[in-house]
Amino acid sequence: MPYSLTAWPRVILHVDGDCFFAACEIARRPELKEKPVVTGLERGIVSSLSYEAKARGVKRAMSFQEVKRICPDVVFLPSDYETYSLYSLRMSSIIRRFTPDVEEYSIDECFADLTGLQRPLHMNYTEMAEKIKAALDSELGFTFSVGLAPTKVLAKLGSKWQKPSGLTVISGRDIRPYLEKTEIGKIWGIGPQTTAYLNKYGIRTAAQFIDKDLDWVKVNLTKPHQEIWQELRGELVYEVDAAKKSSYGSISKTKTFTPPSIEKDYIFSQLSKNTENACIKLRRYRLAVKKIYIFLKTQEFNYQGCEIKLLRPTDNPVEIIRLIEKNFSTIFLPGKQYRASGIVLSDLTENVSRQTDLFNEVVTAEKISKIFSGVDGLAKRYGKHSLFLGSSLQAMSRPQHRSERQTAAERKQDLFRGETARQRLAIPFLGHAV
DNA sequence: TCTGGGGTCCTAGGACCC
DNA sequence: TCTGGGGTCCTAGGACCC
Repeated sequence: MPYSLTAWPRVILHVDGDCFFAACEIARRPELKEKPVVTGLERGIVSSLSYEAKARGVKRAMSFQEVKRICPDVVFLPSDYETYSLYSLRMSSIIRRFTPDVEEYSIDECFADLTGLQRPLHMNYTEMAEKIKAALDSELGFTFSVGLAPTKVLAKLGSKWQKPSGLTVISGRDIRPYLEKTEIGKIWGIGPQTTAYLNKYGIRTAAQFIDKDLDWVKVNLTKPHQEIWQELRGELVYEVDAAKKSSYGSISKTKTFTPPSIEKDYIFSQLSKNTENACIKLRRYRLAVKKIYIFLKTQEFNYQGCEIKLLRPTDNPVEIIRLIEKNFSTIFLPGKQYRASGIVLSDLTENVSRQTDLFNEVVTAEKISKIFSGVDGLAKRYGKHSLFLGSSLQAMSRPQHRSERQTAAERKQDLFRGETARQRLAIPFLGHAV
């Protein structure tokens, strides 16, 4: 097999915050320490849980009622992504003290490439990992699990090895014993489908997988699996990507409504709300969309959707909602129970809507875009849902189920202590009954 | 995990072109 | 109009991740 002489073994670090959301909540409110803390109240479902909650039998995706029943003293909190993002930022900046080569993989995970840093940092790789972990644990006030290995896939296996607060080093010559003890489905990138497929060939552990030869892998699997196969054998394929993710390939918003509905107007207004929310994000990143996909999800978990192409990019929800209105009846089946609606914006381009206009249309578009920068400003001051389109009115005013109402109240209390309730305003847009 | 929400990447197959 | 070969672009849908 050909290999390059310059392919020195690499040293990749993976850091994973333990019970990240719950841990952030406890870190900022020490009185919650050692209590069973759970986040996800806004959905009424467990999203993240402290080890105390885990010890009491609470599990992910468990319902609010169920948790209350088995663990009456639970502290059930709504998710507060803004706070978690701040902790996430602190996490990556601590790791950056050691190397600029840090990839923020998700809100609670980072990769770093430590290759070649022994001399400049005057320590060996294990010491680096220990130092990084110690800094994270002490400065953020909760624990992190760390893996150190020649590739990303192996480093990820390492950080999962001993949770919580573990540090696992998988060096090149130690790979095999780890893989023998690892079910193939536990490997990053190997999901249920591939697991079932590999099981048919008698492959149950990761070690059995890497024992297959390259030809077999090429013939029977696809590119991502071949890459994972290489990474498991200690050959680096996935570089640490330190470039900050600045843009999106797509933006989507979907929401399950409780209870489900068969009402056309109501379902349309949900889609309108999805669109508004997606456009808020679009404008925040100064993007414009050229292709949208809308879909409805039935009570039986079937999807009906359609794609709509725009003649020119836009970031304006009114324009999009008008198009959706035209297409809505092609996806809506009367009498069907729907449980969710959603929108996906793709074909995103940078929004450079500053051109001098030749057509009336463009002028109108600019006017509208000015209005929406005003809307975004108001939203900043008064809360995200203080203003919305008339077409979203039904979706905004219909009461959601209990836990969600509580959430809204609690969140308000949390964020704007002592302030009065916000005024809500629907904009009957341009007099058009969208 | 009787099922929430937001993403990315890859592949196969069709359309179209030379 | 048929046959043969090769390339690119696009789309739908699958699979996976956090």
